[in-house]
Amino acid sequence: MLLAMSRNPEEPVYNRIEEARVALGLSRQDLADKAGVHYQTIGYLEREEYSPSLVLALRIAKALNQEVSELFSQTPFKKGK
Amino acid sequence: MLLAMSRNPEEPVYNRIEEARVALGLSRQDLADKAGVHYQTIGYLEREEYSPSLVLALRIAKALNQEVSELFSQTPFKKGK
DNA sequence: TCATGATGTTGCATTAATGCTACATAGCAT
DNA sequence: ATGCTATGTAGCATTAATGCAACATCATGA
Repeated sequence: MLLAMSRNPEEPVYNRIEEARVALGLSRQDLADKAGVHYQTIGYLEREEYSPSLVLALRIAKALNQEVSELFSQTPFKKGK
Repeated sequence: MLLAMSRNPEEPVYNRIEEARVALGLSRQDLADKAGVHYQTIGYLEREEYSPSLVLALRIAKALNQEVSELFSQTPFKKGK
């Protein structure tokens, strides 16, 4: 499995989308609808196969009621918050 | 002049990169070096001709010692902070 | 059993973001 | 006048992010 490749190779972006989404009881399709993207895109992001554009990150953060910095990071998240 | 077009048309992203950069006494080239991008890319972003990837937004925020949400927004910034 | 929903996988097409080069302009020193 | 720095503009090439479709798997529930 490939890591999320930004335009700057070897610089993955980690996220807690799935954790936040599940905590709200949302399916990927639900979140995709709220964020206005294809449901597969949520899957790719949760699997960290690529990192989103800033606009998408902003939309997802809003849909999940989180700050961008709470959801996305260049350094891995510790588990369980 | 075109507004920044994300992959979702008609959804610009506003930013305060220039304001924050100038406040630190940095040239675009300086900021570009710190963020690891081409200096023209900073220019495009400051003119809001396009919106950055999330990774780039994170790197710029770090280079400017600001939160992503302080630098980028889907709604226009009020002037002077 | 059958259906349905949620998720994973693969593949293809489109386009925006970025790198890079070259040139122009304006200001500010010297 | 000459040079240097910062910036704007334009064009071209590459690639990652996204949309979308098809199919598979696995639960769960009727």
